[in-house]
Amino acid sequence: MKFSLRQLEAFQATANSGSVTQAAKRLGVSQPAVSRLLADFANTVGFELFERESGTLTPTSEARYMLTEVSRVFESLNHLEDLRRDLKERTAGHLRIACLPGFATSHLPKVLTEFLDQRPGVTVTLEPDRPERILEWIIGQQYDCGITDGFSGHPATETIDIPIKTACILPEDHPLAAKDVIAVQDLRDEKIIHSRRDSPFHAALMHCFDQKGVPLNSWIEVRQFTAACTLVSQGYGASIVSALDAAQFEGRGLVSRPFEPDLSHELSILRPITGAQPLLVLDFIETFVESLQPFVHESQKAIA
Amino acid sequence: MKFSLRQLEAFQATANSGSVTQAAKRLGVSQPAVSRLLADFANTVGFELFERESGTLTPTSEARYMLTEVSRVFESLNHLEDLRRDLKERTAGHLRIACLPGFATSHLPKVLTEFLDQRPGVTVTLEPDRPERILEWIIGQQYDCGITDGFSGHPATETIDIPIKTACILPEDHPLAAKDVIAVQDLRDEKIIHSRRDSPFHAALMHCFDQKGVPLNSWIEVRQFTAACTLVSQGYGASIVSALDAAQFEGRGLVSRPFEPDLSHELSILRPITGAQPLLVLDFIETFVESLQPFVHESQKAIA
DNA sequence: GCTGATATATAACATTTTGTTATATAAAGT
DNA sequence: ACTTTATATAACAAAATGTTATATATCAGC
Repeated sequence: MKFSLRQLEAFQATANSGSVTQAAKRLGVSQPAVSRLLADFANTVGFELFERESGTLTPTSEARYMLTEVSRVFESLNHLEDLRRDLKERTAGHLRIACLPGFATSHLPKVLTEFLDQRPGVTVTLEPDRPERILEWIIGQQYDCGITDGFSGHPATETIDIPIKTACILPEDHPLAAKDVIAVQDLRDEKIIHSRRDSPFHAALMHCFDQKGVPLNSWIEVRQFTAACTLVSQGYGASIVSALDAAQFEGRGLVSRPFEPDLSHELSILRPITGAQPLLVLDFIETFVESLQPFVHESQKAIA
Repeated sequence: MKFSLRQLEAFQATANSGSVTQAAKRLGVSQPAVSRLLADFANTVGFELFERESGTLTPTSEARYMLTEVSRVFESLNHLEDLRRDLKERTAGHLRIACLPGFATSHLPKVLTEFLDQRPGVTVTLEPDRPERILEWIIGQQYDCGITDGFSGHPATETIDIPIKTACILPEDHPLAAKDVIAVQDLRDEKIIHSRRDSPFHAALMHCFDQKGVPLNSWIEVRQFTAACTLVSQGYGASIVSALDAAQFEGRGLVSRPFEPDLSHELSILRPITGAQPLLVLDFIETFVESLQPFVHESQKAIA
């Protein structure tokens, strides 16, 4: 026959208080209840637990040995309960995030530090890489959450698309910096730094220029908006980039102005489709989306 | 609401086997029993524990965290059970023995090593000292068991008296060594090494000599039989000592012969009077008494 | 899509554990 | 001796845990 937790509780409480009656009070039950738990426990362990000594109950030497081990049991149970609470409150766990390199260095760290500040038990793996790899990792469930762009959907992923405002960035000392809004026509004679020709965003940009009959004076093709920002901040050319990236470089050698027409850049947050989502991941995504609010293209907001 | 051990068992078994049905088999109960335990557990912890994934049940990331802690709980329970068994089988615990110096060096170590060999978890404190101190320590319950002699009883101690045979010891090359039995008369011209004049044993010895009208040729008074043995083994005098001590020195420069009349020396095993005796102590005393059998004065054996 | 096999959940009820109150017993203080 | 206090026991109520029977969902193969 195996002993029960309740018996251990009664045993410990009685040993610590030196009396069955006190133990009953401490456990919030009646005295006979404890009395019987102790009797049952003594039966299952096979030797006497207490000796009566002028009023007080003293544990036998055997019982004293058991007591230290019993408290170890309760300690581990308390640890388990603490962990359960932390997991429920989402203050414990591990988060694996894959993202575009641009995010890993600028916006994401800010969001993460605040997120982790409130979750002392949470740890994070942050892996910056190319969009194709990010998708692979999400599908393979190596990561809980992916942040990418120009993403067209995949059946094994749950996606949230967020249209981010775009901005025209110019070197600080550029004459156009005087204008409040930069239109396509303003850029007729500028050398343009732009993203890859096969990217959806570049296609949209081309379309704008075409519509106004303005030739796009292509100068440098970059893979990432951050690269464009760096180039412009060095004083070379102009570019139309995500407002998110532009904000990171504001005041570091470039100025950012609204772009006309009101283009948007699709940011995608991916997660693997699995039955039960780690609650922590949903929590993080919520926080992250929240952090993007200042940059969201309001008129195109399509997602709840 | 608190979770129960049973719920933890069901949780662990299900996670490890990947199926409720398997878990039920492992726990030796019906499948619906496990089903409900899991449901209850999920309710109390407050989040999902498993996700169904093409046939097999996989623990959620939260559940995976809990699992390591859960096994820690069961580990501590197993430790407790092991300890309980060891205590019950008397293979764990601590034994505090106070004894006369003579025992600490000769007979007792032999008994103890055998005793401890069979009890891997048992540790011993062995403290040799004077009889008065031994009694104090037993009364004060600093020690579980005392081995002394010339003891006349004390209300706070439980005592076992054992009459030990005595022997006459002589230097190896002594003429009397030729005899099989040494009688009082044989010692008329010998220099006698004997115990303290105020000891009960010395009184008994004097009585023997008086009865036969033989003068006791007192030469050296020693506190302990072992001291007498050492002196005799160096070739000086003769002595009547406990057969126990004589046996330790046999073949080390002295010979031991039965003494006539058939004197006995009272050995006492003391333990504090407390409600419940550590079972290990009773065990040890039994072993110790057993080890004394070859030296017990049969005709005076009074104790069960 | 249908069908049988398999796994899990639910319902209804039996058993065991744990609680209760009432009361007997034993020890301690006056 | 008498009261107080602590503990044990008995009889029974509530809760936890088990059972069997059965409904429901999922998957493999047709």
